[in-house]
Order: sequence, then C-alpha cells, then structure tokens
Amino acid sequence: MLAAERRDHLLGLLARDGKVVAKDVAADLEISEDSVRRDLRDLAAEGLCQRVYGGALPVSPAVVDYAARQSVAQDGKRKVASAAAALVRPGGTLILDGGTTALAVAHALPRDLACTVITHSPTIAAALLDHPQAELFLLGGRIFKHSAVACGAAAVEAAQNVSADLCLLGVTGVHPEAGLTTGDAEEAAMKRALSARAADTYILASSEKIGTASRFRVLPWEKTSGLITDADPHDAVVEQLKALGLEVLPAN
Amino acid sequence: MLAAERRDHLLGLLARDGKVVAKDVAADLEISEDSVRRDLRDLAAEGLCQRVYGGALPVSPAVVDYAARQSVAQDGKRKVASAAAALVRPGGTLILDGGTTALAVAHALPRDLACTVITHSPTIAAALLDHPQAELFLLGGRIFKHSAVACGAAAVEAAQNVSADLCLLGVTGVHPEAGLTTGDAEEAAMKRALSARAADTYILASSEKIGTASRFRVLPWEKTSGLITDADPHDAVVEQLKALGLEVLPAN
DNA sequence: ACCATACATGCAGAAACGTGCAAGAACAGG
DNA sequence: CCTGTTCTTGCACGTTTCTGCATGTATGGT
Repeated sequence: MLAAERRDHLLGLLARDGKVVAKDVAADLEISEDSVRRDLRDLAAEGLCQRVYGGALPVSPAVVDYAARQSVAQDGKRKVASAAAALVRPGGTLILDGGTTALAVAHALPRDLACTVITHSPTIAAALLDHPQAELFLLGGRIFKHSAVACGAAAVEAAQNVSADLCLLGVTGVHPEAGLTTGDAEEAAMKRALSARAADTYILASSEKIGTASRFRVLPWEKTSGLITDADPHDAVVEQLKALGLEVLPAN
Repeated sequence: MLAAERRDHLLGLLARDGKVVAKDVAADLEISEDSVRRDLRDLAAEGLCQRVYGGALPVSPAVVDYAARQSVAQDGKRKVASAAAALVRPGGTLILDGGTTALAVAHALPRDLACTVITHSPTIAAALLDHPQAELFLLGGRIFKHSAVACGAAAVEAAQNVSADLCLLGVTGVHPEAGLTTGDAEEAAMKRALSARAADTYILASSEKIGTASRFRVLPWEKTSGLITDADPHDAVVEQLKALGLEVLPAN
C-alpha cells in the first residue's frame, strides 16, 4: 500500500465515519500505529483533519454537522448499513435494493472492495460509480418516482437474468404477523423478484421499522435468511421474530 | 514493448486499480523501474496522473469533477443543452444519452414538462427524478465506469424494446472526415443502438468538440438529423459540415 | 495519585528517488 | 550503404524519504 493511498484511505474514513481511530486503522491495514499517526499529523498540518487523542476528526464543520445529523436521525440506518456491508465478501455478487437504507449500504461498502453489485436503483448505481473495483449491473425498467427504482414487467424480466450470493432488501414494515411489508405493490413484486435471484436474502430494518406494517406483503419469513437491525435484541417484537426462527443480526 | 504502449498500460492500470506501484509494474513488464518512473513522471507532467512515493495515483476524481464543472465548456454545454431541450415536445418521447452534456439537457428540461425520457445513464435518471410529469425508463446493463452508462449486450438488447421521437446523443469528436466519434467502442455501439430506435437523432456538440476526432466512429452523417452546437456558424469546420448536407442548429 | 494508553522524538535499515553516463536502437542525411 | 545525431534504456551512485522500533513524555481514566 502506497503512503499516499493510505492518506486517501484516512480521508475516506473521515468522510464516511466522521472519525478515525489510529489503532483500528493500523490493525486494519496491518501497518504500525506510528505510520497512521504520522499520516494524521501530516493531514492535520495541511488542515485536512483535526487531530485528537486517539485518532482524528474531520475539520469541516459542515461535515461534522452532517455527521451529527446522520448520527441523530439516521444513526440507525448507518449502523444497519455497516453491518450489512460486512456481509459482502470480496469477489461476491450482491443484489442491492433501492431506498435510503440501501443507499447507506452503498456508502458503507469499502471503496476498494472488488465485488459485483446488481441494482435497480439509479441512485445506488450513481453512488457506486466511485468504487473502482466494483462491477456494476443496472436492472432497467420503468422508474417509479415514489422510490426512485426500476419496477414493472421489464425490470422483473431483467432480474430473471442475474444471480447473486446475497440480496439486501429494504422494507418499510417488519411485523411478526404482517410479515415484511412495503407501501407499493409493484415495489413488493420487484423485491420478491430480486430476492428469488440470490442464495441469501437479508432484510435491512432500522429500529423504527420494527413492529410496523405497510399495505403490501413482500416476502414470507421462510424466504429470508435473516434480519439486520439496530433494534434492542431484547425488544419484545425482536424476541417474537427470533421465536419464529428468524436469524437476527445486531447492528451496532 | 513500445514506450507509448507502456504509457497506455499505466493509464489502464490507473483506471482499473486506482493506483500504480512502480516496482510491481517493472517486474510485471520486465523493464527497469527507472523506465516506469520516467513514464510516470511524464504522465504526471501532462496532468494525467498524480505522482506519489512508490508509484502514482489517478488524478483525484474530485479534482476532475471540479475541473469538469469549472471547465470553459460549461457555458457552451448549457447553451447546447437549452437548444436541445427546446426540441422536446410535450407528450413526446426522448432517448437521452449519458455524459455531461446530456446531463445538462436533463437539467434544462422544464420541470413540468410531460414527456417520456429513456436513458441508459443512472446519473441522468437520478437527475430527472424531480420532474414529476416526466415518465422515466431506464435501460439496464453493465455499467461502464468510464462514462457511467449502461453498455454492452444487455443494454443494447434492452434498447431494442423502446422507440422514441427524438434521440439526443453526446459525442467526443465531430470531424468532417472522421465523422462522429467517441473514445470507447462499447459506448459507440450503444449510441448506435439508441439512435436506431428514434425517428430523429440530434448530436450534442459544444464548440470544443468541433473539428476533433476520437478513436471510434459512432454514426455516419446520413443517420443523423442534425447537430446542435454553440460554435460560430461561420466557423470553417461548421461550414464544411453544412456543405455535407448536415443541419446545424445554433445554440445561443 | 496511579496506571494504561497514546504520543513525540530519535535512530537505523530499507526502499524509492534523481542524476549522470554509456550502450544500443532508430533515424536522417550524405 | 555509411555516418553522425538523437532518443531511449538500463545501470551506478549518492541522496532523500519512508517505516518500524525504542525511548521517554504526555494524557485521560479510575
């Protein structure tokens, strides 16, 4: 790994996570903490980050505000996204749904991860353009403005021609009785079509989705491999879901 | 191995891997590290890469984007885009290419225009999401990072299933003898496929494209309805194009 | 106040770098 | 066809830069 590459990596971590912990990065990249510290010192000297005990923080107040807003309103989504991104294996193929949580997954994917991402969301595709190692495959079709994804017959048909290891689906409701639900019938059908093309399907559900239900059923529990949520593992609804035999992956 | 070949190889590695390590390339191509370093130094001097200790990195995408947005052509692209947007009739169907000029067209479309837009660019699609009256149809396929559009067999096949009144194509070169050209063979094929599905095809060419040529031919003049450009109507090259029978729409 | 951790500094080995030089290839002109 | 010139390439050498370790200091938590 080139020194300059490390610096970019650090800046990327700052932008994505809003912080850098020297020790973690050193362990992650398998270099000495000294090097990380030296890099952070240099970056701070250039005004690109703010050095703090243990690591560094972004310098831009705007970024901090953004990170703060994310951490308040969408901290759950970010946690879920990180946990979901960890499921993606290098060289693997991922079907990624549309929606804000899935977009967070796209942002949480390591920038240098070599994998194939299949999506029906132009937004997700655009977000992954700067992942040089990621192969992108776009499923076309009529765009539903409501959720900004390709749906309908053409999109479902396009989905028939792909296969993947993993499918990450966002839903708007996760309820023990109503199951996995979303607000639009076309979207629900599309999600089913995507799920059917992957060996494993995991559901992305930040805590506010747990215990709620929307109008249209997406999938029965049996068709899913698990649920990724930041909700309290001892939450009553979560316990119920576990009792149904659902694997619940905690996101923290 | 020719020197120019080496340079291409290095640029290819930069685009594919996002970095070049001098030592590795030297070992790989069985040439001295000195030669690699010399090449990298030359490329850096031309602004085609960023020299760092140990190798080289691509010019920062942020810088490229910034430069692209700031570029002298911005004004020209906006003019061309406005003129092109005026060709779109309410209720009509438009096939819109990818690229920065086409993106400018997307932004130039009246927000309340009721039309159908077909595109193979996730970026264009994302830009049109806030046009409530516009029907959007996305052509899927493998995404080519270079220009951020869907290309290849699947995309061409998807294009076979649509028809439109108008197709607006961006190109990188407009030359009286070389014709309409672009820098990638797959892209050229995709542009041909798009053009074939529309009754009329107009070429978007801001003035800096006029008189230049790239590697791959897109279309012969006969297959195009006209050229939209902000170049001086009395420019020598423009006059030549008119003499070939091409309709030239001025953009001001 | 104490301890663990993070930090800065100095140092040494290793790696990368730039420069000058010479051998060889490509080329133009006679 | 020969010769002189120019360009490229690889090597050698001295210099700079990077990196990890060791040492001593500073910081934050308990």
